[in-house]
Amino acid sequence: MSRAARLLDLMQILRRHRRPVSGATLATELGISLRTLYRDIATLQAEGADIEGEPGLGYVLRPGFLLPPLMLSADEIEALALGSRWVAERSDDRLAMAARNALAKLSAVLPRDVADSLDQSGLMMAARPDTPDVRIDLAVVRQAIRAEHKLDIAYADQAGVVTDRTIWPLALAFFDHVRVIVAWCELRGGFRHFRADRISRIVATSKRYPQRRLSLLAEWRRQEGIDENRL
Amino acid sequence: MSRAARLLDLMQILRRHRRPVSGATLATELGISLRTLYRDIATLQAEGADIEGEPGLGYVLRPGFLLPPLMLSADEIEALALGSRWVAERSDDRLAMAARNALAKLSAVLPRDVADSLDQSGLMMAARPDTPDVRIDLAVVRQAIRAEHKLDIAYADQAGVVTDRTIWPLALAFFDHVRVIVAWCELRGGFRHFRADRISRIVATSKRYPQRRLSLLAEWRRQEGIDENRL
DNA sequence: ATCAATGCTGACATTTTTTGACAGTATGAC
DNA sequence: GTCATACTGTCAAAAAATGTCAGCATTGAT
Repeated sequence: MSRAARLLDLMQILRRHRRPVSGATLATELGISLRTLYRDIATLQAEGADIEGEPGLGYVLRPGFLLPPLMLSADEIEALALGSRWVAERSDDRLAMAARNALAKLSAVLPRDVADSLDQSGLMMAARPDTPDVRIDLAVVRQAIRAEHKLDIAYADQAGVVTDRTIWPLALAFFDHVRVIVAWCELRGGFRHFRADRISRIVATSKRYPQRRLSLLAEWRRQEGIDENRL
Repeated sequence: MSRAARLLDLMQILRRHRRPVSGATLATELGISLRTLYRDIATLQAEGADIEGEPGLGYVLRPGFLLPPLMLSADEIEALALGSRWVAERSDDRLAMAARNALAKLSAVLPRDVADSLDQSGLMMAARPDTPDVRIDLAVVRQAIRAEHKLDIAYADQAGVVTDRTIWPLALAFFDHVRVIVAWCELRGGFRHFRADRISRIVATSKRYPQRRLSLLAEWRRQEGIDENRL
């Protein structure tokens, strides 16, 4: 059996057992050595499988590696399909691909007839209007937002004056024509909004910023007077 | 990338495409040679994946493969969250509610940390811009599209002249500021586009229109020269 | 009938990965 | 401490994966 096949088997075995299983048991069941089993577990974990191993006990798979079956109403399906179409048309390539992938995954866990209506939904999104060129990779921004990492950017203000800044990115806001990064700016010592099309250079740092994103965002909302109750 | 990871990727790519995809395309996307792709396909088929290859066409994955898709990635979660926010801000109340409900259902089947990032995603949608008032209930239109039912409407054209028409609604298209119903118009005997804000009265009938929506839509696309390959 | 696009197979040298064996360390329960 | 277990490092042998090349087969279009 090829290793790839064995890894799938291992997943199945782990899904079967609710109690911890010892590595030795798994190794025997798969017909491999204990050392190889440890390597297989490590590989699955690297793929994102939530396998927990405790010395003296064994392994358990915490749910969440595979997507469970799901049921959605017709309206809900259409809402997701339409939203994803917006993302596919109006955001950057990478997020567009993610939207397609998400729908494909969902459609695989929905009952057949419901899944079909994902494709066939009668809600269409107009093609993207002209938007200023964004020269930076927004995936870097999204990643930094998730990780609460600082970013170094070169930003041209309205007058065209370029400054180098270190910012703490809090959110990425989508308007009809522009995308704006909401951030704390170290240079100015305050919240600032940066249009993505005016950023000429961006460098991800691995430095975490010293406060929690959600509380900074709440503070920003307070200052801007923005209603909390967004979806 | 390890082979095991690549095989999962391949499954996902196949899930994403509903039309046949050529082996060459898949190989390029995965960064491997065509020969290796054929081997990968063979491996997946040996595992039980229902992949069909037709000479001259390409590959399609028939649904129902036992291996459910992997959990949604961070990007996919953000894409869904952002898309749903768009729907919540920019569509009508009922669809907005459906978007929220869909996210809630998803949230319920996702592991805790992933579910949290649905809410806390740093992607925000700007509030709805000024749009002409839509006086009709778009839920009626969506329902008619799904059921392939005729609608009776009172429509004011650009000059303000109101006509009563019976239409076969095919799709509802979302532009930045207006929503347009794509339909076959019985009065004119052709495809017409109706801005939702110019419809003053709408009545759902329970009469089914005499052709299939998807084939009418394909014909409309052909006439309008619209690319088939929208999400 | 021909052609182009595509699926599919075999062979083989090369490269990469996988594997088991052995020797350790670490951790938590008792 | 002892035990059961998880984990890691190293290394050489074995196995698998890979790309290239050379071909055949099937389908649909012209």
